[in-house]
Formats: sequence, C-alpha cells, structure tokens
Amino acid sequence: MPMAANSPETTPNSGTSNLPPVRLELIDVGGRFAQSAGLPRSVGEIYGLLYLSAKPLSAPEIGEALSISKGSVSTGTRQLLALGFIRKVWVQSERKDHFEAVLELGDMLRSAYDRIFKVRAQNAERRLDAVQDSLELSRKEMTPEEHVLIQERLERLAKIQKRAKQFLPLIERLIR
Amino acid sequence: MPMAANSPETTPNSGTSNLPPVRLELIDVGGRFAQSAGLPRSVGEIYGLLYLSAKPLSAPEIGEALSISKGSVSTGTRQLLALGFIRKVWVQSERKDHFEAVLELGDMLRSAYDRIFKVRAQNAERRLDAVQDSLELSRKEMTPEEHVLIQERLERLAKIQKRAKQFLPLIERLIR
DNA sequence: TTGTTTGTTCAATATATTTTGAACAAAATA
DNA sequence: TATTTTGTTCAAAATATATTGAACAAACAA
Repeated sequence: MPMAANSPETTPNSGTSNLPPVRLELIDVGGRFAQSAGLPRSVGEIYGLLYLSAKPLSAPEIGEALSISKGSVSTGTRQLLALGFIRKVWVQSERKDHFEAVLELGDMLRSAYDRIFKVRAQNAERRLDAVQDSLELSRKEMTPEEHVLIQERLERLAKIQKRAKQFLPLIERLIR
Repeated sequence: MPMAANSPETTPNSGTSNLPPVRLELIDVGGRFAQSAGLPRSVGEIYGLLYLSAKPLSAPEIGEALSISKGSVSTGTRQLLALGFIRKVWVQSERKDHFEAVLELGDMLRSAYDRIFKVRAQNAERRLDAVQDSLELSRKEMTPEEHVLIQERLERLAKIQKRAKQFLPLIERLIR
C-alpha cells in the first residue's frame, strides 16, 4: 500500500484524464476509504474527485475523469446525495446536473457513524430478544443443564449489548 | 430479517444437524455479525456454534453441525484463534483438536475494535502526508489558485484526521 | 406535438470473495 | 519402517458484489 504513492500507473485512470497527481491520489484515498466502510470503491472515488475540484462537475465530467460508466455515476451520486456527502448545484446556463462535495466532511462522517451505530444497536437488541424467546419455546426439548447453560450465556450477551447501548450517548456527546 | 426467527427452513443446516432452534438462531446471529464486520459468514457461525456448546467441539463436529467443509473449518478456526475469540483445548483420550469459545466476548470485541481503529488511524495519517507531499511536487504544473484551493482542502482533511486521533485515547478510556 | 438532451433502471457481464475438496504434510501408532 | 489419522493448503467452483451499457423515462426546446 505505501507503493501506491509512487506508482501512478496503478492510480485510477492515469491514461485518459489529465488531472494532477495530487488529485488522482486523493481519488484513490477516497476509493479505499469507501471500501473499508463497506461502500463501492467508485462512490469514494467520486467524492475524492469532487473534494478537490475547484468547480462543480457534471455527471459526464465525473464519468470521464474516473473512466466509469453513466450508470455508475448515476448510482454513485445518488448514494452520496442520500448520505449527504455531496449536493446538487445549479450552474448557470447548463442543463446538466452538477455536483459538489460537502466540505464539512467531519460532521458528515460523525453523523454517518452514529446513524449506523444506532441501527446496529437496535438490530442487535431485537435479535437477542428473539433468541431468548426461542430458548423458552424449546425448553422441553433439552435437558435442564443445557437450558441453564444456554440461559447463562445468552445473559452474558445481553449484558454486553446493554453496556454497548449505554455507551452510545456518551460517545455521541464526546464526539460533537 | 425478523422472519428468520420463525422460519427454520432458512436457518443454516436445519436438515442434517439436530441442534435445538436456539442454537441455530445464535449461529445465524454470529454469521450476520461476522459479515457486518467484514469477515466471512462461516467464521461467525463457528463462533456462534461454540458459544452455546456445553463442551469443546472437534473440527469434524463443527463441519458436520454447520455443513461446511474441512477446509472452511480449518481456515475459520485459524482466524478465530488469531483474533483470540476461541481457543484450542485438550480433551482427554482424544487426538483431534477441540475448540471452545472464549466467553469474555466483550473484552475481545473491545480490543479488536480499537486494534482496527488504531491501524486505520495510522494508515490515514501516512496516506494524507503522502498526498500533501504530492501536492508540493506538482506545484508548478498548476495555477497558483488551484494550488491554494487544494492546499486548503487537504488542510481540512488533516484537521479531521488529527481530531479523530485525539479522540482515540478518550474512547479507549471510556470503553474499558 | 416531435425531436433532442439528460437521467435512471436493470439484465448481463465483470470482478472480488468465499467455499470446497482433493492433494499434500505432519503427527501418531503399530 | 509402513499405515492410519488429523490438519493445512490452494486451485477450481460457487457465490456475492460492483459495473456496464442499452433500453427506457422524464424534462425541455422548438
């Protein structure tokens, strides 16, 4: 990975676009970050491109700069808009949509982070409750020893879950 | 997702194993959790199986219970061992390796979490430095305005990065 | 209205990841 | 030693995910 900094050949699209190396690199940074966050690489690349752009870019411009298809630009920008990472802007005497990066990246990342965190915490809670219900339903089909053992271990999970939930608001306060 | 609780048909391996429904459900919970953490589903399923097991299980037992192959059991247990989520135990008069879940799941999750977090923070820092170097290298190939704009925006990123880094120790203290 | 431009959708394709299982290696037994 | 049992590896198959591009729809112009 440290190699990437010195090997423009591996950087997206070095052949056809004429973006300066800095920008190609930030596109790559964005792409990798998106991947590590479970999003398609192209989504991060679009953000990386827009983040260092002096002016809003149209969909065809984005597609050309990154050599990705119309379709990918369309779905990628839709995702970024939904996440609030970019916005549409109106460019005078242009019919095409134009996009620019929301520069308050820190705020966006924080809110995305705890949105995800909250949803996960909720799901985990619901799911664990269901498992505990299931234990009671199948009580007769197991030995008392097995029942107790499982009950205890599920109880442990529930405790972890509860603690994680309690930390949420603390982390939130800390983070903003 | 709520469906899974009521549809044993979709639960892993309902045909051949005779595990009680609770255990099948926790296997599923583990599988999904692993996926959301970017690990193969089977890894989470193995942990889920072991977590509610009254006794350590051998590789073939795991493979049969989850209907996954020898190879998957081998790589899956290796990953879980490396992460510290399970351990090998010696079972009397048995030649096969046996595995049991480390029950202190909370501790393991916390340490895994901040291990990942630290590595990411480091990578982000190295990477951003490289991008900033790259900006200086290609200074002459751009207009002064472009240079300033990019410089400012990279500066913003560096600030976000620095703040995130500062929070790390706080989060750590909070979490343990 | 018709023709043109712009944007979206989605089936087909390409890519990346996971799983399998046969071949191999290592350890234990006899 | 040879034989059996147990565990690992890795190329090939299966699966999951992302991307493409042609077909469609929606907005606008004339």
